[in-house]
Amino acid sequence: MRHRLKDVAERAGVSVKTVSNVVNGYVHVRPDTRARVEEAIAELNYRPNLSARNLRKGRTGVIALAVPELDIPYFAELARHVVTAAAELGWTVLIDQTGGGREQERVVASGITEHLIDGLIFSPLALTAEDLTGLDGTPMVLLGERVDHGPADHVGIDNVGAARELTAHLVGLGRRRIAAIGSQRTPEGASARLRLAGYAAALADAGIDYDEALVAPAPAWHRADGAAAMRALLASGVRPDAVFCFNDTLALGALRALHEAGLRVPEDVAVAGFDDIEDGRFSVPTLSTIAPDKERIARLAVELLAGRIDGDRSAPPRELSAPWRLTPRESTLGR
Amino acid sequence: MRHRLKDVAERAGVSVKTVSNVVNGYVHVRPDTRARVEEAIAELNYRPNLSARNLRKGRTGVIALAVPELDIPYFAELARHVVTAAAELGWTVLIDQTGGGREQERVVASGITEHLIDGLIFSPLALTAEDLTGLDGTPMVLLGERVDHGPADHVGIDNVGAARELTAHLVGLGRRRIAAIGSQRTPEGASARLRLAGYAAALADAGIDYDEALVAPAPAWHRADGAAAMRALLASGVRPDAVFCFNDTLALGALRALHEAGLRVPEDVAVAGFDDIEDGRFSVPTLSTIAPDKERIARLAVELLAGRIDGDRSAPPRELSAPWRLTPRESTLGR
DNA sequence: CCTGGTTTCTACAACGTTGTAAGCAACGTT
DNA sequence: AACGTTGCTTACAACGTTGTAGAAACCAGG
Repeated sequence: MRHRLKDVAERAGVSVKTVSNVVNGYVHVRPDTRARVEEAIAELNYRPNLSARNLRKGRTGVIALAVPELDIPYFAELARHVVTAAAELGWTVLIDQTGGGREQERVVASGITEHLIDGLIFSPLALTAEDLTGLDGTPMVLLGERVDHGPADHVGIDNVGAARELTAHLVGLGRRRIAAIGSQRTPEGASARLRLAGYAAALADAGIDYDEALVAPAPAWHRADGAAAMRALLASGVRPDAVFCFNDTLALGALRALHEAGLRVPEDVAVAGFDDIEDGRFSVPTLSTIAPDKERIARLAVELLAGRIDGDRSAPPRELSAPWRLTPRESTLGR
Repeated sequence: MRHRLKDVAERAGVSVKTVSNVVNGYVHVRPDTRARVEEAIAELNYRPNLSARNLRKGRTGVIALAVPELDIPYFAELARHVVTAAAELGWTVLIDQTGGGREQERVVASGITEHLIDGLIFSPLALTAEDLTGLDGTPMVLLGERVDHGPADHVGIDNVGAARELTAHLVGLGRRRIAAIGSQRTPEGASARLRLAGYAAALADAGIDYDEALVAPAPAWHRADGAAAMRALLASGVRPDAVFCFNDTLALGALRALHEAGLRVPEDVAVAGFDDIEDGRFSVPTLSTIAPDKERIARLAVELLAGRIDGDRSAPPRELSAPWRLTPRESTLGR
C-alpha cells in the first residue's frame, strides 16, 4: 500500500532519480516529464520515507524540547511558543517530558539524541553542568536557571533583577513584612536561590531586615506547595503583609490558603508571583507577577539551536538573556 | 565524532553483524566476545542511528499526539498521561500542535504520517470523518467528540450522560434558573452539542422549561470567552442561580466575571465546569466539575493504537468509552 | 578419529533515499 | 562538419542498520 520512488518511476517511465528530482524541486526537468511524474505521484499517493531521507542526508528536521512536566502551565506555554518558532524554520518539535528527575534527564540529554533529532532544547531541573559536559554530538540549548555558563548555549532571564524589582514594588506599596514562598536548598533550586537573592537585595535597598522566619520553603512549585507553605507561614504566627511567591502556581496556591484563612488580598496580604501564566490573569484576584517574554525565549532558543546545527559547533557557548516586565495586577494593587 | 557499527567492529576485531547482535541482545555471543564489543562500544560512546534502524525495520518507535493547543490545561494534562502510557510500551511521543484549524489538522492527519511515526493519536477540532476517510497507512486513534463512528478507533466519554448528571446536581441543590455557557453552532462544536443535550435532558427530567435566553455561546473555550459570556448573560438581565460551563476554563472565566459583578459563588450563583483541570482544585472557590478519567483515556488510546500497529489494521473501528465522575466542590456546595 | 549437532560468527543483500559523475540530445557557433 | 555548451536524464554508490543463509569452530557420542 505504501509506494516508493521506484513505483512512481516505473509508472511515469523515468528513472528513480528523476522522480527524486521532481520531489525535491530540482529545476532541470522538462515540463512534460515533470507533469508525468507528478501525475504518477498523485495516483499512487506517494509520500517520501523520511527515515531513508534522514539516513541519506544526515538530518532529520526534528528537534526535541525536553521539559520537566507538560502540565505545569509555564512549560506548556513555553512549549507552544517553541513549537511555533520552530515551525517557522521548518522544524518539527518532539516534546519530551523528563519528570525532572536526574536520571531521566540524563537519559534525555545523552539518549534521545540518538540520531533521531538534529538538536535539543532542554530545560533541566536536576541536571548539573558536569552531567552535561562531554556529551558529544547533538547541539543543545539550555533554558532556565539550573545550568548557566555550562557547556552549551543558554537562554534565561535576569532572575535576580526581576525578583528585586517585584519586591521593590511591594515595598513601594508600603508593605514591610514581606514573606517569600518557594525557597529551596536542594541543588535543583537554582531559580529559587536567584529569586531569593533578588528579594533579599530589595529588602536591603529599602533598609528592611531580612527575617528568616518569613521565608518559607516549597519542595516543588505546584499549587499545593504554595497553599501548604502559606498555611505554614500563617500557623507559625508571623503576620506578613505581603508574600512574594517564586512562581505563579505557588502564588495561586497561596491565594487559596489566604482565602481559606479569611484574609483579604491585597488589603491584608498582597501577593505576587513570577512567570505570568494565563491562570493569573483570571484568578480572583488577578495576580501581580513578573512576565518573562516567553515568545522571545522560545525564539532565541530556536535560533541559537539553528545556528549550532547549521554552523559552528565548537564556538564557545553563548549566554542570552530575554526581557521581562513587572506586571502589577489586583493581588497587589487592589481593584 | 559519531561512530558507526563498523567503527566498533574494527576496534573489537569482529564483524559488524556481531556488534549488531550484541547491541540487540542476541544470545549466542561468546562472553569474552561480548565483553570486547561492549568495551569498544563504551570507548567510542557508540549510539545506534535510529534512522537507519527504522529504515531497515520499517518501524520508528515513535507515535504522534496531535492536539489543538498545548497550553489549554486539559490537553496538557492529557498529553502528560499519553506520554507516560506510551513510555511504558517503549514508545516515544511526538507532540504536535495543530492550532485547531481545519487545514492544519488535515496536514497533520495526512502529512505527519510520512514514515516518521508508527501511529497517531489525534484530537481534532475542525476535521470531519470525511476528511479522514481514505487516508491510507498510518494507524490512528481519535479522541474527543468531534469524530466518532468515523473511519478510525475512537476513545471518548459519555458527554450527554455526564452533562446530564452535572445539571441534575445543580437541580438537586434547588437551583431552577440554570444557565449554560459554551454553546457552539459551528461544526467544530461537537462537544458543545452533546453537553447541551445533556443539560436539556436534565432540565426536562426535572420539569424545568428550557430557556434559550439562559444559553450563552462561546466562540472558543478559553477563560476569556467564559468571562465574556458570563458578563453578557448578566448584562442581558437574566438572573441565573446557577451556570453550567461546558469546560473548566470557561468556568474559571465565569467565576472571574461573577466576582467582578459582586455576586457570590455559590450563594448567588452556583458554577460548574467540565474536565477537572488542576486549576479548578485551587481556584477561589474550588470548582465543581465532571472529572473524566484522563489516565484511562490516554491508556486506552495508546493500547488501541498498539493493537493497530502490531495487529489487524483492517478490523472495523472500535469505539471505547472512558469513565468519569461527578466531582462537586465549593462552587456549588459552598464551604 | 569421525559424525552430527550446536554454538558462534560472518558475508552479503536489502531497506528508500539522494549526491556524484557521467551520458545523451539538441542547440548555436565557428 | 566539427565543436563546445546547455539542458535533461540516468546508473551507481552510499548513508547505517539488520535478516538470511551459511561457514567455521566447537562439542559430545560412537
